[in-house]
Amino acid sequence: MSSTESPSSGPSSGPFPARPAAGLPALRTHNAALVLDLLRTSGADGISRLELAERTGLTPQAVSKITARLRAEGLAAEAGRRASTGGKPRTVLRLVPGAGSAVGLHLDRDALIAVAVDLAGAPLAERRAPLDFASGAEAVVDTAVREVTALRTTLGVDPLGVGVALPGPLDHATGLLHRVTGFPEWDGFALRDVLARRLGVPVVVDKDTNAAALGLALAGATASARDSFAYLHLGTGLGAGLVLGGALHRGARTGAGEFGHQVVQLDGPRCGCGNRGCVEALCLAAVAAGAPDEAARVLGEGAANLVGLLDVDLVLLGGRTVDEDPERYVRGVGAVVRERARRAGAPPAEVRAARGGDRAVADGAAQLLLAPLFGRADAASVAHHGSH
Amino acid sequence: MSSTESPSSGPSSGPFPARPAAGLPALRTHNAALVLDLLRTSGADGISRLELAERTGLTPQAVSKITARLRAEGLAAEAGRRASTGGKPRTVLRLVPGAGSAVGLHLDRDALIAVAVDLAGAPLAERRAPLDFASGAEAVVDTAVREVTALRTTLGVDPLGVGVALPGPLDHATGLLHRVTGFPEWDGFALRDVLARRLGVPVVVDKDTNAAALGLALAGATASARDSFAYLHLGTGLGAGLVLGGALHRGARTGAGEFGHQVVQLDGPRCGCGNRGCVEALCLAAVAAGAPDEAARVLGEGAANLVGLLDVDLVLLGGRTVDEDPERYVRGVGAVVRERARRAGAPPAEVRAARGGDRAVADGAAQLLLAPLFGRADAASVAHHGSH
DNA sequence: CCACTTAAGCAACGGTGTTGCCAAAGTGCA
DNA sequence: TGCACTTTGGCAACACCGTTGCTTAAGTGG
Repeated sequence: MSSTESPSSGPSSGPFPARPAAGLPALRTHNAALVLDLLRTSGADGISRLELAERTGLTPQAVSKITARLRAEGLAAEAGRRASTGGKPRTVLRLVPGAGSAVGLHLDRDALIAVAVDLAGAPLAERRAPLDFASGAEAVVDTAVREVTALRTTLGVDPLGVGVALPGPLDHATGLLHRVTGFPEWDGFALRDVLARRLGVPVVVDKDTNAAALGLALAGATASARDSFAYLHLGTGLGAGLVLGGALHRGARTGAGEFGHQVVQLDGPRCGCGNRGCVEALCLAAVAAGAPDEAARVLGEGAANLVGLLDVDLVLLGGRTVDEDPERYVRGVGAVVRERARRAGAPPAEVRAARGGDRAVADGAAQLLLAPLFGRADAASVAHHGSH
Repeated sequence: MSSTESPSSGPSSGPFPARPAAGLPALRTHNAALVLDLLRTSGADGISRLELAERTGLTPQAVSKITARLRAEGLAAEAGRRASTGGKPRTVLRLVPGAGSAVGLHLDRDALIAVAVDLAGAPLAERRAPLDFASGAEAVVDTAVREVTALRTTLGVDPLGVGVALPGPLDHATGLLHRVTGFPEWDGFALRDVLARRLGVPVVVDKDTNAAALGLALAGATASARDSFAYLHLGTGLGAGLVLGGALHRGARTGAGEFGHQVVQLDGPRCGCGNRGCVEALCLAAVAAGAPDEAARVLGEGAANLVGLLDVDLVLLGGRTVDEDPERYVRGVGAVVRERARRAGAPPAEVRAARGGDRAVADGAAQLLLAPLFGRADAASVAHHGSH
């Protein structure tokens, strides 16, 4: 039983402004997020004030003011100095990872993974439990609440919130589930608000592929500063997460990334969805037939379609099937993508295996809460539930 | 011969900041653009200060200040009053369309269309001329300069700039052309900077499909406030323009929208590009064979792929072939899109014919200059050339 | 030891949207 | 006709943003 009364209301659901106006507070938040993001990506190495100024375009003085605020809030700290270049040496600033944490919850058809991560995205704790979507919403929510609560007690401090990632079609903005494939009784379930009420912390829900892509977008920042890429997930199904211009692209109704049922063979074999010639059907059939190279080729054609349409320059492959033989899929998909790019006269997109293993989705789910801190997403569609 | 010396330099090409920091001027511009956009979309009806405040989220007082500035600059004006609701009646504000103008230039393989439009996008003048890409860059540029200059003299006032739209692959950010299909000598031509130098006004270049999509995004605002849609252009080729989240999606290298060479039939008939089973090849073959319904079906499968991947809720069809029998294509494509959406359990995207006829691209090209005023695009990738 | 260089903070400033208050301009009822 | 009331919109003071000019801190090198 919760001590609060209002069922939960998104921050902006009324006669919404087409595009939001900005005031001084928005400006302040924006620039602080910018600085915080640079602190995050520079990791343990840290970054100096002047470097921050160069990278953001802000005045050194402005950076000083902003970092002073961040230090006062405990989000940043000084950490040594750089070698002098003939004058006063630069002071190195670092993100304080322990200043906050978030929980990521991956609800899969048969298993649950709950993780806690710090501000830097580093793992703090993890729990796993079996799950059965068919047992209904109540049972699944009970399990989720139990695992998250256990995670929170081992954690000691309250997390910023809980990010939940799961397969089916759902609406990120409202937190409602739609017809989760194969489980019609989930249709219309207000997962976000129910969890927010029972857990007493902010909750965000998103598709599993979106969460994974977001996680990769933030984790990979150190390695490749690419701001657009596609994550293709090949497991029991085939889906995609799209990061365009540094932000997750969810589409009008969080439906973006329906990659599996792209038709790549007109009048081809019937797919479970009713279409003919879906990539997913062809791909999974090839895998089942023990022809992974053919599966990779088919996936490659789908990937090349996507690359051409969106002009992303990086494709990341993941999911159980890929993880069994990453090199083969990277090679097979890469070959098709490169060949198609060559024919189009365009520079080829890079194809790589996504890292993260089976924690990738849960880690990404946690980032649903952290990303707004770093200005990587709009903070909308978070269900708050005042509890203190 | 130009009186200026520096060849032209984009405003931000150096060691660029990952994401730009914002200051007070940026804030001011942002909010002014917001207000200006609402003035534009409300057209001749006008809009009151309090309505602007509600729609933007700004305080009425802030709106008063902003509109006062806009009126001082001649961009807005008072235009009558509304009926009273028991108190002082609201004063209606209107955009002053004549306060500025822009030129749009559509360079097609065999023809040139140059248009001048006012701030509201309404046509002011138009010129047409034959063109031949094969005659080389110099000749084409000469023709373009001649027609634009003629347009400017009939116009009387200096336009804000010239937007140029043309088919081939090109880079919007640098203004360089790449290997324009069939005309290798255009590869690497700095069209934007050459035109900016010869015309003495800011110039932007973009793909024809992108320009058309941008034009539709701004023109259609009155009818449907959809902020994401895809424009599919079926003419001598097949291409797409994508508007995602209110902004044109160009991709990493302005390559986005390569829709024609999406493979929808693995190992299908060979396309001119070298792939097998491209939508474009199948579609054009069906058209040539006198089977427009089959062409519409193929196009529909491609469109449904796109809708599923990006979750846009509107598809606009245009181009010479579509314009010959719009209803047939809208019906055929719509049928496939609706059926595929039904199977996926998603609300179907709407399919409509794009308006604008053969002026659509030129009108959209002009919007490349106007859109930044209304906050609809980043003002980057404009080649200025100080001339006064 | 001192001149020089580089980093970072203090203080004043211009300019943003916001708040509190008041004038202007209508309606509606006595 | 007069007066109370409602609603609009501007004026003035304000808090707070990043910026500018200058000073102080903290090093190197001759």
